[in-house]
Amino acid sequence: MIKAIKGTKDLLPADNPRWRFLEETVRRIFENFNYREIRTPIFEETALFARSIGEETDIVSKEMYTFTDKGGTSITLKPEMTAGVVRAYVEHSLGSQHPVTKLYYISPMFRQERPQAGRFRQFHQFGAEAIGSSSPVLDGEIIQTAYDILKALGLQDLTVKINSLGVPADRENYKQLLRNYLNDKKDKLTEDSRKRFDKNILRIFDSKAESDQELIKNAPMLIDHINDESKNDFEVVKEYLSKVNIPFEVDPKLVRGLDYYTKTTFEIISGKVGSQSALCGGGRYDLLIEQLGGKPTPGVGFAAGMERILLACENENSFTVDEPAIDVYIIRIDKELGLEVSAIASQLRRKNFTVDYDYLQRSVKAQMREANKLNAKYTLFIGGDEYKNGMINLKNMETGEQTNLPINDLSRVIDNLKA
RNA sequence: GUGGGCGUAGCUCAGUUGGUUAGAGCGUCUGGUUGUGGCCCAGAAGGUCGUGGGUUCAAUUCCCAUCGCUCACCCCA
Repeated sequence: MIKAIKGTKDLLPADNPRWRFLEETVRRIFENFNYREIRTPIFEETALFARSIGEETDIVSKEMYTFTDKGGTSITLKPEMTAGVVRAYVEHSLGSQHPVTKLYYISPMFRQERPQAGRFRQFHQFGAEAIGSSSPVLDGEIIQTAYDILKALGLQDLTVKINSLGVPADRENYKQLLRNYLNDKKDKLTEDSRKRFDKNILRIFDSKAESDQELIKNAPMLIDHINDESKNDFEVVKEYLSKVNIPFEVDPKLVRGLDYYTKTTFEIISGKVGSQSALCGGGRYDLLIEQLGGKPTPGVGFAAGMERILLACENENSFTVDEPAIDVYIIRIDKELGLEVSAIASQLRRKNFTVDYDYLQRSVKAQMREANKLNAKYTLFIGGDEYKNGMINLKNMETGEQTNLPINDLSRVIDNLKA
């Protein structure tokens, strides 16, 4: 039997009401903040991701779905959205229409990793990018959209973590400080962290090993070595969050993995989703657009993992959706009625009612059981003496009340349904 | 890439110190009289016991391999 590819999932009819609720919430809140939707292709030239996310990152170096198409171009299924959005922003000169462009998206992403709780090979993110202003107010606003969406979904167990990475020069100076600090402790680090020491020393802060955490406990922190502008901006972000009643923690150890971040970074984590606890993450990327061939333009954004969010919602039982129900189930009493049932169903469907009926010539009892399973609000009995006399019978499934109505005047049936 | 756990009916799971026709609950279907649901009752369908090999008179059970799922590490949403 052929099964879905590892790390991919079918979203079955029973799953989709929850997904739709999530998507509707996302759209509503982004649009309240005047973000407009952007959809970019599912794949891009590989070079786009290599140049933006960074060659040395795990995403680019080992997690991308990359193949060569028949024209010999290296293509990659998008592992994240910022690169594609920025590419589209530059390609279509969106910045020439409004000085600040606020975009949101909902889209599948692809990364070839080992799946685990809250991690998939095809997964879905929503997110936003606000391009064209370096104002830290936008950093705050971006964090607020993410937070407000999670809150609107009913989530409680949330922690907002923020940090500032400063400008690239700050980071380079700081890395040297950290190397000096850790140099004589290097052999006490775990093997993974010794690799980080050489490759990307900041990531030692991400280590989950207690021994590593102990070693870096008293290390110098990047937040203490950023320039004045970054410091001031960070203060504004904190003020903004306080003004809009978003509780947050400054986490100097929050160093995010993608190369393009500058200044503000943030994450919102849940205590309810297992080890992969980040529901969303993002930050400012003031140099990325220039790097991708645009005019120097600052930007800030985030991405949120929808599977993780829904997992958190399930585990917190944070919202419920209505059970699916239909308006009318038509019961065929006589088997020889032919297409009469279909004709009546058709009239009601064209009046915008949700209508279904039996296709298997089953007994009235079986049809009623089906109507009940479908949560039909009404059943319509067609056949027998009534039908010969031009009448049909409408039954309210909740009250059990039944009414005879003339078949050639379906508008009366419709009036009854609307009542 | 590394490590742990688990693979028995559509789903959730029993079971076997190796021994006849492999079970339950839920779900599905049919029925409980002439044309009416939910509750209840009766019956039925549905299983290569993940796959391949080995040990044995005999394997769902023991051993090996393999595939799949899952959780964790790495990293990230």
